[in-house]
Parts: sequence; structure tokens; C-alpha cells
Amino acid sequence: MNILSLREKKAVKKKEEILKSAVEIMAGKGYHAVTVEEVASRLLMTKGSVYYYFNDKEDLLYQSIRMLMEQTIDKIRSVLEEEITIVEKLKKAIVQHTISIISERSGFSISIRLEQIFTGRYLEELIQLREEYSEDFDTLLEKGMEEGLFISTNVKVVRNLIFGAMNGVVQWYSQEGEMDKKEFAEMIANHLLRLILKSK
Amino acid sequence: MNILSLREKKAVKKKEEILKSAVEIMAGKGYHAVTVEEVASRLLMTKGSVYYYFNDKEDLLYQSIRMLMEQTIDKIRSVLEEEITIVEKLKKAIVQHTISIISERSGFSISIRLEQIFTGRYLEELIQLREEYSEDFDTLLEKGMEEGLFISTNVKVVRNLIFGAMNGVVQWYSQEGEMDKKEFAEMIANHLLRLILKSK
Amino acid sequence: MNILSLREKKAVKKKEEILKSAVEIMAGKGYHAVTVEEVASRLLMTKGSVYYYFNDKEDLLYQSIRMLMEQTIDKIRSVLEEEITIVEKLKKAIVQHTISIISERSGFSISIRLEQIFTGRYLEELIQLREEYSEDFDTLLEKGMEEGLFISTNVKVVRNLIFGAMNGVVQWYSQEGEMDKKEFAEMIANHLLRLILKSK
Amino acid sequence: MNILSLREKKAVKKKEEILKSAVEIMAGKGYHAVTVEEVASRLLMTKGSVYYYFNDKEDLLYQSIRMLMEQTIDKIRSVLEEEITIVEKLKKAIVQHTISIISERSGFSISIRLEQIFTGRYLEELIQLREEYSEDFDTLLEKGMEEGLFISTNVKVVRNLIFGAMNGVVQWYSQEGEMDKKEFAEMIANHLLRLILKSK
DNA sequence: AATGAATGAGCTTTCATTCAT
DNA sequence: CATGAATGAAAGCTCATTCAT
Repeated sequence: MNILSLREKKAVKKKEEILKSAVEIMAGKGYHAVTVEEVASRLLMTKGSVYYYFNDKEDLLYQSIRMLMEQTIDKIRSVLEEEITIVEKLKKAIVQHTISIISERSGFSISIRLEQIFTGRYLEELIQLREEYSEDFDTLLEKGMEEGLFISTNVKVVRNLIFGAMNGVVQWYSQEGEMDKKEFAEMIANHLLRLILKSK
Repeated sequence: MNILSLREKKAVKKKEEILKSAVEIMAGKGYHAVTVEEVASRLLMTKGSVYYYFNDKEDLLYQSIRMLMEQTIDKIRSVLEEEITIVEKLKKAIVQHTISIISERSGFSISIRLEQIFTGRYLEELIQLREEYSEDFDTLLEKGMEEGLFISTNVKVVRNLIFGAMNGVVQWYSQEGEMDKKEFAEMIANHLLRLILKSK
Repeated sequence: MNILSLREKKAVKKKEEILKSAVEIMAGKGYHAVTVEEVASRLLMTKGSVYYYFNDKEDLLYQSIRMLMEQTIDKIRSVLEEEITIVEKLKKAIVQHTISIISERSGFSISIRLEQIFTGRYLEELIQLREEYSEDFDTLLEKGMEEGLFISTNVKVVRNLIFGAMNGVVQWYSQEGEMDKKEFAEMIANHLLRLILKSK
Repeated sequence: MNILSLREKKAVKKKEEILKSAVEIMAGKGYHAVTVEEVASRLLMTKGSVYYYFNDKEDLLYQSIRMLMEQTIDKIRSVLEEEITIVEKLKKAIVQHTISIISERSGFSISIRLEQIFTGRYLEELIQLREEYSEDFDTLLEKGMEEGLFISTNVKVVRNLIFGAMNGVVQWYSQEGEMDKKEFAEMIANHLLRLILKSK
């Protein structure tokens, strides 16, 4: 498996570079500021080359977002598999997500208004991915409720509130004097756990 | 003061209509989908006319956002002046903000990445306004802490988490089966209060 | 009826100028050589202006072809209404069509592979128009057969052969030493009538 | 002569495949729809390879058209060499040409506006070829006139009318319910002979 | 021989902005 | 005041062509 010729490896690498270039611009100036021209010129390429690797701009943005989402999902999944308590899992998940948001700014990919950017199959697949991610969280919340650790309530509402609060972080983190990311994320997690933890 | 000739009154009214038209489009299709052409055509005007009332597109958007922000600020301020407990004030503020978001969708104006859209003086003034709004909330939170009703913590962090959670609502409210707005907003408020209320 | 303001008249005129510009290029270099840029620059306009009058390039070409087709149809219809014999009508129709082809080169609009250029509604309407034109000819041929003037045969086949021969003229007329157009067209008609006239 | 090494033979074969691929696309979607990319991909090649065999796109198209023209000329020449009457030769030539058009669609190569596509030497040579083909027809017509079988008239005019009618067939044949090609072509020939045959 | 990769010119289209009337 | 008209800058995309390997 994964037998790629040198050429293919190079091509994969190039694609990734392009995706990263696009992500950087998105993170800095927003999706609508992304032009194929700029994505290319950051890599000292020309527009034409980008079109060699991607069908069109929507495809490029789609794959960018997809990459970010998958990275975040992977991290959260590995947290879920650790042998720790539900509460710790939830906390770690929030910390992880928050770190993703403030470091790679991938958080926006979860909170984005996908419908305003994508169409057709692209849209469907990203929505699907977002839902998978949500379900991972929901499962965790449900378990906590069953075990009597969390308050009994509407899972989706709580999950969405937590998501909203986390994703919002991207907008104000930098103002907070660049506190250590890990530390910052843990503080956030501690706060957000109050939304769901049963108070003694 | 406030003595406007008939002509001036008409002009003011026209401006407001244009602003509303712009806001509608923003709410529906998002920020970047706003074109001067569409703003005008919704009012059976032509593009040229819009430029009679506004210097340029940035000006138009600036004033739109400003109007939304001011409306929301006004509502929150009148809540703050009511003769009710701090906790009730906070709850009412959250309810009010949430309703604004899901009905007029003005919430986006608070959560928007202003820096990605505005420049120069426009940007400064909107940031200023956003801060005023934040301070109103902060004052409330501080009072609650002083009175021992709220947990003692970093006010800005909690305020930003609450803002994030509230603003995120715009993205998932409609899926919730169109529950009554007031009722929905109160549910949200009850959840979010847990972030700050001391548990007995 | 037909009450147009001065402005509207000007606009109509402008549209016509643009259509003519497009037709000229088509006639000279073929459809695919038509660029919006060139259509505009021939009128000392900019591309942008053309898009003020037409939705897109397909719309521009559609209206160009349509205009040509309608002009040709009109001429043939007035021939059909004249009080002359069937044979004379057919001859005049052929003459007229031939003259159209070699002078305004509108002939190509009939013979063009519409499917290779147009799509959707545009395509449908032009095909419809082409069929109307064909029917006018067919009716004439049928009458002639009924009256025993023409040989009895498949109308569509004969009509299509005549069309093909006439439309082909555009490709070789200029080589013929610029004979007088009318005279030339009559010669063509005399030849083509042999296809259908009963020989004594 | 004609001593080609295995390598050379392979190269010739490859070239022919590429030419056929180009012709197929032309026949199906028209001239301007031919892209080097598609020509190559139909043969599971890459664009680069095509450029190994042809100088540039014009060269590729030139050789494609040339091949079609030569094939058609060959067929007509063998008809001319048969030991049959002039009238039968003309009829057979028309049948043959018509069949070529509707089966291989090579007809377009004769009727195409070469000047809109080719330049320089390419253009000259194709025009030359087209003229050779025309002369074969013209010789036949002249002989028929000399023998008193055909009406006395301008040979070129008649030849061009016949060409136009035949070439036009490509546009409407398919609508005719897919009549047998041979039968169809003979019907066409019988009609077109009326253009030139002396009526008794 | 063949190909993957890159390029650049050219085209269509959108849209904020201006301005004479 | 309002509008029709025009403009030009930017963006997306296609494709013939080149070239190192």
C-alpha cells in the first residue's frame, strides 16, 4: 500500500503546498479574499499551474477545507480512544479543538457557512464531514449523561453552544497577550465544562 | 436640533431603506454577496442613486453594520436600566441578543471579522462600537461578581465565550424545528448562565 | 404602439450596432473568432459596455443570428405574398435568399451547426426559427407539386438540397469576378429550378 | 522506396491514430472543439506525445484534413477510371462523395472555410488539393457537355452547386430516419443529376 | 519516445465607480 | 435627484506550447 513513485510523491506534496497556501490566505483574510493568483504567487507559481492540480477554485477551496476538517477530526478521535474518564475526554476534546483553532485556525472550517461558498457534491460532502464531527461530540455528551456526570438536556443544543464558543475564540485570542496556547485552551475548556457538568 | 426640512426627512428615509436592503442581502446570502446593483434593484432604484446617498460601497456597508449594532446596543441598554436583579438582567440581555440574531440576524454584525471588510476610519469606529457593546456586558458581569452572584473569573473571557455561543446560534437555529423564538432564546440563556452563575 | 423615448431609441440603436459588429466579424472570420473585445473595439467601446446590453456572449451571438434569420424570413415571406405564379415565387425566393447570403452573408445563419454553438433556450428558439423558414419553402414546393408544375418527390430532400447549394454559394461567389449580385443570383436560381421543375 | 524500419512503421501508425482521433472529434463536435488534450486522451496518451509527432496544432489539423481529402479524392479517381458511361461516372462520383460525407463525415473537409483555420503554406496546400478535386469533377462535366449529354453551361457554377448540395447533406441526413446510406446517396445523386442532365 | 509539469497569453465575466443629462 | 450608460480593473478559466527528465 501507498506505493507512490517519486513523481507521484512530488505531486502530492505540491498539492499540499497549494492547499496550505490557500489555507493561509483564508485564515488571514477570509475565503473571499482568496484568489487563485495569490495562492499561486505565494509559491512562486503561476495561476495556470494551480489549475493543473485542481479543477477549479471551488475544488481548491473544497480540498483545503476538507484537509483542515479531517485533521481536526483525527485529533478528536484519538482523544476519544484514550483510556480516560468521560469528563477528561470532553475536556481534552475541547482543548484540542481550541488549539486547532488558534494555531492553524482550522476552526473556521467547522463554523463556516458552507452553503454560502460551496455547491453540489462539494457542499454535501463537507456537510457530511461536519456532521460526523458533531456526532463524535454528541456521543461523548450522551455517554456522560447516561453515567450521570452531565446534566440531562438536549445534546445538540449544548454541543452547538460549545462549538460556537470555541469557534468564536479565533476572533479574540490574539488580543489576550499571546498566552500560552495550551494553557489558554485549558482555561477555555474549564469554563465550557460548566455548561454540562453537574454541579455538586 | 432635529429640525429637518421635508426634503431632508425624505432623504433620511431613503437612506434607511437602502440600509435595510443591504442588511437583508447580508443576512440572506452573506457579506460578499452584496452588490450595489442588488441593493438598488430591491428598491426599484438604480445603482447610480445609491451613490447619491453613500460615498461608496464601504460606506454603505459601514452604515448598515453601524445601524444594526446600534439597534442591538439600544435594546441591551434598556434592559440594563430595568429594575430587576443582576441575574435577571444578564438573562434578559442574552435573550434579547439571541432574538436579535435569529430574527434580524443582526448578530453577525457583532461577530463579523470587521478587519476583513473595513479599513481606516470605518474600521476604527465599528471596533469602537463593538467595544462599547462589550463593555456593557462586562459591567454587568463585574457587578455580579462583586455581589457574589457570579463566579470570580476573567470577565473578558467569559463575555467572549458567551458572545461566541450566542452568535453561533445563527448557524443552527433553523434546524431546530422553528421553535418559538422567545422560548428558544430563553433556553439558550438558561444554558449560558451556567457559565457564570455560582452553583449552590 | 412603438412609443419609445429618445433614450430608448438610442439604446435600441446601440444594440443594433453591436449586433452588426458581431455579424461582421462572424461573416469575416467565423463565429469562433468573435471575441467580445473585438465586437466592442470596432465601435470604439469597451468590453464592459457590451455587457451592459447583453447578458453574455451567447446572448449576443443568439441575437445576432436571430436578427439575420428574421431579416431573411421577412424577405422570403413578402415574396410569397406577391401575386405571381408558383414558379416565379420559388425563383424569387431563391434569388432573394442567394442575395442575402452573398451580400449580408446571412445565409450562414441558416446553414450553421447551431448545436455546436448554442445551448438551452437559445438553441431551441433558433432551431424553431430555422424550421419556420424551412416550412415556408416546403409549402411552396408542395403547392407546385399539387399543381403539377413540379416533379412529385420528397419535399424535404429537395428543399435541403436547394438550401445546401444556396448556402454553399457564400464560399465561392467572390471568386466569380464579382458579377452583379442580382444577375448572379438569378443564374443560380435558374440552375436550381431544374431540380424540381418538370421538364417539358 | 517505402522501406521503413520497424520503428518508422510504428511511428507512421501512431501518427495515423492521432489523425483519426482528431477527425473523430471534428466530425462530432466541430472544428473548434478539437483540443490537443482530447485528441491525446482518446488514445490514452498525453498532450506532450502529440507534439512529438506534430509540430503544432495547425499541423495536426492540416494533416487530418489532408488525409480526409486524399481519401475522398482517391475514391473519386477510381470511379473515373472505371469503364462506364460519363453519366454513370458522375452519378457514382456523387454517390461516393455523399457516402463519404455521411459516414466518415469527411465532406466537411471539402466544404470547410479553410481560410478561417489555416495560414501560410498549410492553407495553400489544402486549397491546392481542393482544387485538384474540383478539377476532377470539372473534367467529367466538360466531357459530358462535349458529348452532348449535359446541358451546356458554366462548369464551375454547376460543380459548386453540386458540392454545396452534397456537403449540406451532413446537416440533415440523420433526421431522415437513418435510411440505408447507399440508397440515400443514390437518391441524392438522382436528384442532383437533374442539374446537369439534358432533359429529353 | 513519452510524460508530467509549468507557463502565459487570451478570453469571458463581474462589479464598483463615474458622469453627463 | 435620478438614471442610463460607460469604463476599467480584476478575477476565473482554458489551452497551445515548451521542456527537463
